[in-house]
Amino acid sequence: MRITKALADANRVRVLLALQGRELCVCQITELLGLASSTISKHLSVLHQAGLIESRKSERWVYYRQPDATASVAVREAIDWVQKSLADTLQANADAKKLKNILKVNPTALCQRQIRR
Amino acid sequence: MRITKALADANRVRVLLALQGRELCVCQITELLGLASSTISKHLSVLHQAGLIESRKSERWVYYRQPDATASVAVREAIDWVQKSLADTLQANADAKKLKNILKVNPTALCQRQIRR
DNA sequence: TTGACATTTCGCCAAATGGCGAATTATAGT
DNA sequence: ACTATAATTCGCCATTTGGCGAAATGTCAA
Repeated sequence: MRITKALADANRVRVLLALQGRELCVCQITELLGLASSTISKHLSVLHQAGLIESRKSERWVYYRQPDATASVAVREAIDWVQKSLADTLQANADAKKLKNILKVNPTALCQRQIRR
Repeated sequence: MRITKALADANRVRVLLALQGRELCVCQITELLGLASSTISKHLSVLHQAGLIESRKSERWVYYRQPDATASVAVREAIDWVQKSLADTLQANADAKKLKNILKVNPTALCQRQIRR
């Protein structure tokens, strides 16, 4: 149930879709979703507690990624389902496009840009 | 997202698990979950709008069942995931046991039993 | 057509959820 | 050490959600 509850929010699903095939630091996810970083942090915590994402700390940043192959079957299948079923929606496509631009900027510059708003 | 939101409630998941391999009328589901029938009705409506269950009216009762093969891939896979991943939990096992007893009673007697409380 | 009854809809309340900004923590550079 | 800054935690508020009982709806039987 922790998994299904985690998947019940559109913004959390957006995160899972964005993490397909790459890891992202919190400031990149924040930029993508356009929410307060405290809100992002809460969402990431919910996803993490459900086992749907893993994190890695490096230098000043925390990177999130999909769980590795040791994750439970339930988790892996849930992620597969989300990425297969919800990948081709208006929101997901817009996010994919926006993410492309975010990835062009290096994270340092990106985080500082957020401060200035 | 309508699917994931529908799956985010434990009582609705209990319904999906109970509908594995059989159809049930509302009074049987009400008996199983032990909630007010208005509450059950609302839950069934959420599941129905997500495409996760179908209904059939017969005589005085409404029967709910899993969707047939014409349902979308997303729906079918979501149901498969739930039934595979959540079937072996404390709650699900207790429900399976309780459901056995409910199925022994014929629906008419069951509904009337509910009235008397 | 009237009455009985299964289900749904409506109106309400309490609890849970998602959002923000401020305060806190942890890390890096000077 | 001090400052800057990435991320999280905390406290708060608005909205949503799940629950109930009462009223409405739809069906069947007398």
